[in-house]
Amino acid sequence: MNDQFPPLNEQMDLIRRGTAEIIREEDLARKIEHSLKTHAPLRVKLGCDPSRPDLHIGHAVVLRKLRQFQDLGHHAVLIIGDFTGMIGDPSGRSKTRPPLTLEETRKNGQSYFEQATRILSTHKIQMLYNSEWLGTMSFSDVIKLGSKYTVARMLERDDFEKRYRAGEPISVHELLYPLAQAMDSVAVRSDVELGGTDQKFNLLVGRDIQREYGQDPQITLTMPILPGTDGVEKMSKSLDNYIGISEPPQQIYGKTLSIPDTLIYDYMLLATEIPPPELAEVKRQLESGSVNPRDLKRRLARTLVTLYHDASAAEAAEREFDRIFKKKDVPDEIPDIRVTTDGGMISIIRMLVDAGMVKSNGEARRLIEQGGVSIDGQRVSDATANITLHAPVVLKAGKRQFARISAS
RNA sequence: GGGCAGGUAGCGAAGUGGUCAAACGCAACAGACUGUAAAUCUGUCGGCUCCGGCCUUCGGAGGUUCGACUCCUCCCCUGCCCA
Repeated sequence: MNDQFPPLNEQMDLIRRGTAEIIREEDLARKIEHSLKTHAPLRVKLGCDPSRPDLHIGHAVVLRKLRQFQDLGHHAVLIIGDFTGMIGDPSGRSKTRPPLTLEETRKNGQSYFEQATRILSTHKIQMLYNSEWLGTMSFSDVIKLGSKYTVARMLERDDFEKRYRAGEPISVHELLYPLAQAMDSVAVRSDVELGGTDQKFNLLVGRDIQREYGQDPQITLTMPILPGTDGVEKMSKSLDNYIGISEPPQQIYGKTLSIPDTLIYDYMLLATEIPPPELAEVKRQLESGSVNPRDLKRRLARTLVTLYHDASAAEAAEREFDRIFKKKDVPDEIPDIRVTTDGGMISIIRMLVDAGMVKSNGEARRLIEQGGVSIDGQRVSDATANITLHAPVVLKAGKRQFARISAS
């Protein structure tokens, strides 16, 4: 990369691709023009939550956008929210998040950075911890900051408003979070802040607070939220509807094929780099029904594996997938688990429990009675069965749990 | 500080002295059908079980009772209204 920036229109086109909203486009154009004139890159900020260090392709939507800014010659500023992480984000109060120690947030931050740079360029990037400036604010600094915003405006935020109306608790410090995030923008003098559409409010507060501190307000650029593989909730690890960017090819491929058809286009648009003309073609195919959606989904799955691994891994994943699910074969690599037997014999229930495939005897019994368990391809329907373990056997529980079991 | 309403399984929500491991809905899981899609149908969905039952649960701790999720006392938590 050099400091040759592409012309304005070219930049705007790329930036606009897949975005939900840019506030405001004219200002962005102005900032880019200024950057062209002064040969100074824009500072593009992205806040990261270090409490969940495993990135999935939902996070990647925004990271990918940030990468595009880098490709255009701009400067990425990653902010690890270690300060907020130490306090513990209260959203979803029932499951009090255990506050992280400084050490943990640093470790997670490092891990975040490593994963993020699978997408981001390691040039033109800067990583900062927000404890650096938030941690040194005094109480009077905080009060001063608080005086710059009103409760009514804070309660405009969608989720606050809903919770307030529903009679659910909102702690005072939660109201401070948007301000803390806004201070990040002030601290790094961001020109643009990226985030999901759910971050819109916070990003906008950043504009207001920057203005209060005499800065040119940042552009806020929001990206659509990628739905999870269930097609209902947003992608998240805790809902287990995610595709992790560090997952093995098999996992990425398989999980992709399990998404509902209605998500194919969104995933292609937001999670891949399939060029716009091809996207349009896919959209047409989906709408007209001229192509079996399954084939488009397979293509999507290959594309995703290629993105995070490579083309040959994608091919291998597809072959393996077909082998397992079309021919109902056993995967290549399955965990080897040793269980203790009683003279070479073990009850099927204990085998399932000991192998960690079910949580309790009752669950094992249920699974067996419902026909979800097989050994070496033979369904086991008798929950009282005893298995002789002379040689290793392949145990299958439910749709996709496999293990090779042998006596220890 | 006062008044009122609440806290039930992952979530939502019934139950108001025994027939309650707790209706119902959602989510989840398994099976059938498929394309590891959707929809649909069937079943399961606290733990243990010699399948007859046994054990641990309804914010927490005590108490009344033959018997409590249901009644009483204290405590904790949440919301609303008043101050």
